Amino acid sequence: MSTPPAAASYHHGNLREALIEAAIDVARERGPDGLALRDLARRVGVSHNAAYRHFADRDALVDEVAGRGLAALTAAMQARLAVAERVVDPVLRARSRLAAAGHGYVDFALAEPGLFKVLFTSYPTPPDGAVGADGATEQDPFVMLNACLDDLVSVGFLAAAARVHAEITCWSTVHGFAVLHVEGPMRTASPADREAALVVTLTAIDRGYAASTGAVVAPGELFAEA
Amino acid sequence: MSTPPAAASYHHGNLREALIEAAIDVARERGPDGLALRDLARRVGVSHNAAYRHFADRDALVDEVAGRGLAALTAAMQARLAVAERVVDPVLRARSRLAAAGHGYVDFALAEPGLFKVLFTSYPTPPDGAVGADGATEQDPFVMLNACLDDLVSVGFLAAAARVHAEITCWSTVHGFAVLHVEGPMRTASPADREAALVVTLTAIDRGYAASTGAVVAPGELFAEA
DNA sequence: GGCGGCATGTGGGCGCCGTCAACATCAGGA
DNA sequence: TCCTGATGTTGACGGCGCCCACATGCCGCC
Repeated sequence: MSTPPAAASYHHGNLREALIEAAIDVARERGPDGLALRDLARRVGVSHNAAYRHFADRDALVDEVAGRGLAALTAAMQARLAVAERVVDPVLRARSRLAAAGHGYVDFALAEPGLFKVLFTSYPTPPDGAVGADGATEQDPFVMLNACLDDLVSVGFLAAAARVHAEITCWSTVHGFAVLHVEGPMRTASPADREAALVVTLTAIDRGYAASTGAVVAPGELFAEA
Repeated sequence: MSTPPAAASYHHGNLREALIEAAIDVARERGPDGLALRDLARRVGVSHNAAYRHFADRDALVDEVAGRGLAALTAAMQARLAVAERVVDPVLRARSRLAAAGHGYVDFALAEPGLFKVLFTSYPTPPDGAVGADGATEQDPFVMLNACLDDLVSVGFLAAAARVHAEITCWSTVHGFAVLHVEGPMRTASPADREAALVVTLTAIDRGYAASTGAVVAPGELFAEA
């Protein structure tokens, strides 16, 4: 649909991209288990095995979809972060950014459960992947989270001692929330309950970190401008 | 191996249980995707399709394995809880019990990654499942968690207002930690880092809840007798 | 004691799947 | 111009879940 200028017969012209796009469609509505090379080939109007000219095996295609999913997740987080950026008070802004990052993460998982599941069938190990080929720092959920936490230390809200392994704690909480609600036991919860529980959870993280420096937090201020 | 007194030929005699045991073995070493009815039938020495006399379809078998896995998870949590029970001070005991429950949860996930994954392909929705057929309260990770949290309120460590949705927060954190380390991006972390991060994470939850009542916590006391 | 019914196990088949091997088609450079 | 490499096709193999018809043997009932 996008740009098929070349193809008419034998050689498709843009098969690789066409397969990826079809795969994304399928992944969105059926998740990772619904991805089948033969099915995708059929959808694109090409014979089975054609895909093997562009992907070593099924996993390679799934990895590609996961990559696109990661970009979408990053975008969702950045959208929420942009809003939090407008808070004027530096401390409240830093706190809001952490909450926003988590909120965006869960938003994406609930809005795109299929892609979210695919994403975590082949997620890059975090210590790498944070730096692009040219050495520039890429935007990636893990580096965004770390930036938020470093910020919280800078503004004096999070004690340096409590910074250790805080990425793991935050990521665990938010990821667990997403998994439990997307494919886990909480998948039947109502959207209202879900949102309320998420606010409670993000607030709990905030309050816990406030305690690390004895910072005073007012109830409700974190989600005042949600 | 266990009790095959009957069988020699045509009728196996104990096929259902044999299939489940074989399925558990496979699940432990290959996870849910490694479970195939035909393969299991082959292992048990019976023809394909025989399994259909005991299970409606593949999912039914997986559900059965998930049930056994849930029992094992519950046992792992109870083992840790029993240790925490020995703490004399009531407040510290209640806090230790919550941490122990989480610790047991993660222990199980890391010790039995295959079963853990199977478990969450068909986990019962929590509001149900907490009460057995005879009306007695069953032991179940979710009810254990709720009991721990109620305890924390009783001893005055957790504010009643902060009790709302606290199950979700705690479960999310611990489940996310487990998932990230079992099959997620943190799967390559060293056992030492893992354990250190887990202690930090469980401590963070404790400190956050202490803040809800202004309770004073001493560093290190939670994991003194781990 | 014989017999019939029902639970249990067998064998074959269908349409999926991923993957390998051999062959067909086409575009672009020597 | 032709040939070479990239790309797409056809065919096959084994494995899967599941449906069918058929075989076997245990049980209770007359």
